[in-house]
Amino acid sequence: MRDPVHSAAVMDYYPFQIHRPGAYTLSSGGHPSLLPPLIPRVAPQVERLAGQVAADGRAALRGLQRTEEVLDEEPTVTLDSQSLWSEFHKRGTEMVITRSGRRMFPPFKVRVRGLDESAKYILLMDIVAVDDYRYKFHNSRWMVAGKADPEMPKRMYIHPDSPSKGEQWMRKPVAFHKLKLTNNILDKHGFTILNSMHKYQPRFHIVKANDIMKLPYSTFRTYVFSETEFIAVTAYQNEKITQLKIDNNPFAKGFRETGNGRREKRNKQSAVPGSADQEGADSDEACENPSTSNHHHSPLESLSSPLTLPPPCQEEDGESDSDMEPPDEDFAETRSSRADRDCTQDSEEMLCNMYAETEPSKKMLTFRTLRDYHMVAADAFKTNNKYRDYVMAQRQNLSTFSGGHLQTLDFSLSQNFPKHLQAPGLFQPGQSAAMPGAEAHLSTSENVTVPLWRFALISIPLHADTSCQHPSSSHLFFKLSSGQEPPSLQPSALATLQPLPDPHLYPPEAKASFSQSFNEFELIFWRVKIREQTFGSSV
Amino acid sequence: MRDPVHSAAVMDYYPFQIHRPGAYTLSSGGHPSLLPPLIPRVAPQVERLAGQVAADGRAALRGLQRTEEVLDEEPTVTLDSQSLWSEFHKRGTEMVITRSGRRMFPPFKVRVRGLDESAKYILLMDIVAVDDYRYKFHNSRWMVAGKADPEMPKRMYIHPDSPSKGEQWMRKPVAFHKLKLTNNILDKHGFTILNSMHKYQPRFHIVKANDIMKLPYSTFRTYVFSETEFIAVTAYQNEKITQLKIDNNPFAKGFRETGNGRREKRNKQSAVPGSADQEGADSDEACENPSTSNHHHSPLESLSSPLTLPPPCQEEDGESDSDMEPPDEDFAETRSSRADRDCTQDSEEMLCNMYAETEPSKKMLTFRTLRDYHMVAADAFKTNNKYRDYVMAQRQNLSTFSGGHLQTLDFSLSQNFPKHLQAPGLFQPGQSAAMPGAEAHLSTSENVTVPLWRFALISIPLHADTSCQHPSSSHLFFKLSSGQEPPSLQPSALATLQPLPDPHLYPPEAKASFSQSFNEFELIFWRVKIREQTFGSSV
DNA sequence: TTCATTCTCACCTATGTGTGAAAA
DNA sequence: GGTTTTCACACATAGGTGAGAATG
Repeated sequence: MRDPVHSAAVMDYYPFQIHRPGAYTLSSGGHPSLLPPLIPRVAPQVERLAGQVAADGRAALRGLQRTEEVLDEEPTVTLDSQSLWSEFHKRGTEMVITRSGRRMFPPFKVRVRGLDESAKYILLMDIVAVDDYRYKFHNSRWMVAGKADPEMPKRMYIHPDSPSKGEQWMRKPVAFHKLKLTNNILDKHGFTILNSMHKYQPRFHIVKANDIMKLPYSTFRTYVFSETEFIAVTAYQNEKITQLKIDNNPFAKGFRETGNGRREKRNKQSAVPGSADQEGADSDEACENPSTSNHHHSPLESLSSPLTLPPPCQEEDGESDSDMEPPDEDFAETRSSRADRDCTQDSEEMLCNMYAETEPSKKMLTFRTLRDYHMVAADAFKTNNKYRDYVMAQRQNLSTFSGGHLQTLDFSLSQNFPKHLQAPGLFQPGQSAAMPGAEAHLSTSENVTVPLWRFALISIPLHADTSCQHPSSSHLFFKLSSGQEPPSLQPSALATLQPLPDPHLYPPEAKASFSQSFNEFELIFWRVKIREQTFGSSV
Repeated sequence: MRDPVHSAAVMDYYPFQIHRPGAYTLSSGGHPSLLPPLIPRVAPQVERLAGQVAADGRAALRGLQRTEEVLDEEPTVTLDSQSLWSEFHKRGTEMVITRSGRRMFPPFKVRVRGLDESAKYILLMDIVAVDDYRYKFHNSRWMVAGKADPEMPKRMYIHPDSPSKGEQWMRKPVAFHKLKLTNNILDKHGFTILNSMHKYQPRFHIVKANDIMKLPYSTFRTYVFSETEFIAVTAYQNEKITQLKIDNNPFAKGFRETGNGRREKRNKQSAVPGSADQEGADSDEACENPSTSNHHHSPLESLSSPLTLPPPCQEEDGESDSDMEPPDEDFAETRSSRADRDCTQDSEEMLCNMYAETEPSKKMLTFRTLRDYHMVAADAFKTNNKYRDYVMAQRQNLSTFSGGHLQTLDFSLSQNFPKHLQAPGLFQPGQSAAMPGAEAHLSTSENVTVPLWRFALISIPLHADTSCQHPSSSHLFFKLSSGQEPPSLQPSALATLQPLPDPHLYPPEAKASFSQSFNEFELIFWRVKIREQTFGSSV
């Protein structure tokens, strides 16, 4: 049995090129590769060793050569408690999401090296959808259960110590335990909103910037540790995951076995209704000492995971995946085998190749600017009913700009902004009457009364960290130029925003228009009706 | 009964002038005044209303006029939970100090107004000795019990949200609950080290600066709320203070009365040995509802406090202060009456006058620079055995510069530095053999072997706030120019300091030399013996 | 039914209180 | 003797766990 190889694959991000074949090649193969579906458009450039001080099996990669020098002073990031993460990953990590917000376990914590000691950095984390599937746990297996539900806008969590000097970041592991997961689309804490039964990938970002306001203009170095991938759940599905959590999370100590035997309650749960299939495989030994199992892993298999490579079957039950296959404790093995068989989609296939030829554990993307970053990250920024609810939830604390001294912003570069951000469909002109409180579904093939609006831009910090009492946990209000439609903002516009004297000046009848997510702020446009105008569309 | 009048007395600080009579006068009197002994050299300049939104009795001051305009954009600071503070103050506030660190109660929390919304500020707090006395609680009274013990260097606690915009500071009260008090001179948490049975005064500072490194060059606006004065104790002395703490601190809820009657334990303690005098005054009603007592306060009396005006008697028991005087629950009353009688020292007398004519609650000092600030604050920076222990305690984490590239600092202005900082007596040339590990008391009238040293300057952040995981909680190491004696540093020298590559290069035989306290750092000089030289002094 | 979600609960960690006996 | 300090302790706050019943 062989440990998975964990080293960093450092890649440059070229937002407007899918492939850059020939320019930079991997020493062991030379194929350009793709990252998973929702982390697309990545071309490999350079690759370096990650855990130079790590003592695990990654030394096997030392012989790899590079055709290109690494970028100057490329920071090195290693995942803390990697072995624990791998334990979970082998079984298919689950993270509970609750209405009130839940921490991740294992905690997402990284060690950073190679920073400029005296330069200031902002460290961030976010969580993005891995694929476009919805999953279900059936017969002790994760299976695809249809197309993904629309994603809520994902918040970029800024580590509360940001900005700090490289020296300080490198002094001790950087923990993100204050990032909380929720399924509450009305959340007002700034938690990360996830869809239950969907697959996600945490990411870590390093930005060399001495001020949070400079984030939009800065280069993002993004690190992905594939063993931190997980499926969000409202209740644990895989009993082995539950056991791992209980055994390792200090807060769950109360559920550990009493005395020498097994805990009563946990055994009881495993005898719960459902299709009590193959409970024999769930022996104490297998669960308690997974590393002593006799399964053999091929190098490729050990590099894959049940979460990394979803099966192509999107039907509820219509796949040949044998229900009789024993519910192996090492889920990753069987899943990756299936992937080898069934992986037909391009990106997944290329991903398999990349995994076979390089190191899957850590991938780094470097974004030249926030704009580039959004080219990749904005996939989660979709227009849907949930999103509308989300926007309206934000409204509870807000009112809207009633007039006064308006200010013009520079939108000259807004065409460079991703389409998702420029005009979420919900708030397109013809649908402006479909605001909450109005009709839920308004066809565009009718006469439409379109109000004319003035717009106020309201900025909500993306992470409201009250435990550290950071003043930025409240809302900021900005005034924005008037216009008929909320314009698309680009990062440079942030610099020209001016705070309003008193947010309470906004009248309650103001309505949220649409929203954009920047690194620091969730920008929400509010509009105040000036007058109405009727357009005859088709009727 | 009349509420104490609490408004802000805003004063300019002129470090080199005791009085500036005539230039600015108080509208209600016109006498220049002094602050308490260890906050000296203050001339009143302007005075303004503090709580413009407050609804208490301070409206009585609205009619006061000023002969001088307030400084442009002078921030206004009001103390949070002021009535609770006053409850304690009337009885003589005590704060427990423990080895592991103890919070203050009531919590020191202020509301700030009048800041520039978009400018960045650093908010700080420190605690300074009020006088040069040591106290004891005898016959239910605080009495002077001799001269004060030497003070440890006081740390300037930087609010962890610093720097933040004025807008953010003004949004909600600024709490300093993470500042902890200790009597452990070896403390390595960065807590404030106090002497038990000594009197202290918390202070609040506003500095307009966008970077902590700019603190040394910035103007300090300092606010003093006299009702936050307290005596540090290792165990509560005044039972009424204990009761107030229990009744108001949520964490002490377990000690509140059970059911309808009085708590058993507390009554038991009040029947403890000692001089169980006049326990009748300790009736349930009087203790539980102090505000309903029938005592009448003269305006002057209610403005004074037992802690503000120490009795002049410095003998253990040799004063005429009648032990038969009833241990009134309203201690402040009797104490201030005594002060009126006995206050003979100039500063105290003038203080009494000032209290009679202006508002005692809030005093503000404005320091033009950190250097000026130290002219006032450095009184706590004394040379003594405790201090030596303290310095050596710091050494546990340190070693010393062994050579290499030395760097010259600019000491051209060091004569402007307060004497306390320039050469603490312990480390004067003739006493250099009296380092820890050598003789404790070395007379200067002997032959002395004086080592020649090289100096390394080591910088220790003053607040190590680990709860927020701020990276600055570790030590920083700087190299310093060599020399025979540790030079006195001035703020501008900080800018030229360069971090050393590895603190562990310092040899263990290095010795702490002396220390300076800046706003951000505790600077500790370490020396490495180069060679020795013997001086014949007088023998 | 089956699956997914929500909620209360006991049981943890972690930390802030004064007590009261013992020690210094 | 008197005074001051220390420590284990019970009891708070605050919040992080999964269990399991109830709900949809």
